[in-house]
Amino acid sequence: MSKKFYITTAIDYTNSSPHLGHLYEKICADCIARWHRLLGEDVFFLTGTDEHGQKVENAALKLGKKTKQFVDSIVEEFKKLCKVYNISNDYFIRTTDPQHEEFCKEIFKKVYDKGEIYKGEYSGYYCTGCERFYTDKELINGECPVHKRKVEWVNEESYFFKMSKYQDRILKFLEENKDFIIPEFRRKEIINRVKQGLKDLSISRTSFKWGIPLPIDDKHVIYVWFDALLNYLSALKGREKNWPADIHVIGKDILWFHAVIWPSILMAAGYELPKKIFVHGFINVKGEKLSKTAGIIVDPFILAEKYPVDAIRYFLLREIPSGEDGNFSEDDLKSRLNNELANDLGNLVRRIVAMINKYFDGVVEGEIDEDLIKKSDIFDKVNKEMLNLHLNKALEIIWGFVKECNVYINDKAPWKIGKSLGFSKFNEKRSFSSKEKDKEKLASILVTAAEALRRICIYLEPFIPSSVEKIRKQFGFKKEMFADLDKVVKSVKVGKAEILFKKAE
RNA sequence: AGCGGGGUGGGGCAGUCUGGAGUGCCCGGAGGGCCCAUAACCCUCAGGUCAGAGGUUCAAAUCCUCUCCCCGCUACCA
Repeated sequence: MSKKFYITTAIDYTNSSPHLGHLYEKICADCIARWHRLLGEDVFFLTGTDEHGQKVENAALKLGKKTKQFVDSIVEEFKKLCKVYNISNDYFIRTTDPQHEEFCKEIFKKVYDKGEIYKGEYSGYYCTGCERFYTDKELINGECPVHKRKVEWVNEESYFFKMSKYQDRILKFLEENKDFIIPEFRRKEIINRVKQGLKDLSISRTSFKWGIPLPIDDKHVIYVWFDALLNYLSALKGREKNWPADIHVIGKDILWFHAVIWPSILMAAGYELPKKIFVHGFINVKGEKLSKTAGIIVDPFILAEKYPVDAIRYFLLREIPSGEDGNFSEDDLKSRLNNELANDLGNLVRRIVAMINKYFDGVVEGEIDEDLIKKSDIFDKVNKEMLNLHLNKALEIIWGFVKECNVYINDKAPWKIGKSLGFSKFNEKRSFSSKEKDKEKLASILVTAAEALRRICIYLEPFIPSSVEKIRKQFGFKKEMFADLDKVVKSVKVGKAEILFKKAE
């Protein structure tokens, strides 16, 4: 039985439509998931939506919609996002699924029965404009920093989770598991913060209704994060063997919840902890943070109409250093599309297909030239980068081989041999035997190039799946896995040469 | 303020943990080659006191100290 691999993205909050950041996270997770499938692992890839909480209720209210109706429409957008961008998630969880709600109640009850939850009072400075609490440190002259008005001291009945109790265990876990959080510097940040002490966590709300009622007190709903984090478990109904998660892919803004709160809950509920948290950065546009108020938005759906989906996937995976913030601009996207996808890869495919058609009527058989093929032996290097979640580096190594293929063709200059075989007016007087020899040589070059491409397809599938599909179609290659890398295909039949990537203007 | 990240040829980034010739990637500039191919492909060259200062060392972009400049985060809204 093959090794299981459970990967999740964060579930998206349904108070507004998907943006580039949501997309980036899904593409990263998808690429990793696909890579592990090619390794032959039994992958379960989860994504979904986080639908409760006051913000959602408010967003719906603003549009005059019923909350459920509102989230349903947003959820459709997130599902569409996955579809449009070829995200290979195996399941899509919604926190409004009855199954999830039941599970949350169960866990809440379980933790409550263990004595890890108590009723108390949450008090703090509340700004009615922001509808949130502030700590006294955040206040400026006792006023809300956003609305510049007086805040109220409010007491609210609330249930608390004894998170402070887990401080030492969390700290120990973080210190012992050096690769629990990738990149490493994020782990240090969290450790520093945990050392400053954990407070108990308020995990219920009474000020609004849009949430899961507490199983022990229906005046309260469960705090959204307690609810949301449990999706990673509730989604495994009927396939519990997948736990623990191998990787949670999240953004840097919600690391605290995943690295501290989530493990505490799991400890309290008696579950194993996830193995790894992969924290990606944010995408900036012209150095500015994506922001609706500042009008800096990139709509993934509009983007997908303007550029090939694979170009966008490729760009994000290649351009943005894994784990760090990155920049997005259409100019850079075009540049990668035109230079790397169209010129390096697309043109490589096309020149090979065109020559096989021209010189061999589309069907060629020959000996493999080790000069090139031994350079395709990059699996260990690339796999290491992938397992360390350096997706951009993995892609860079693969691209190095793509370029080697172009160099190979240039060096071998098959067209020169082609001419000697009667594809031009020159060299007509060559003998039959030397012609045969040339033909073998030409065949060998082209078969070798095709074989190299077959391997490139395997490597690139997690990054640009539908383009790989197109290449395979032209060469008649089947879908393959890493185990197929080393087999040697000495004959190939190609179809018509087609443009793989059209350039963008 | 505390914590963290960053300052590397014209632009964008790796490289720094585990010192070893300024090495690498993408774009841009100059020149050449090729003509199979999406005016694509290949080769060569120009260009950097690796933010600044001091220190450790046979040797520092890399380790240590200080300074300057950018940018994040500081938890119960998600």
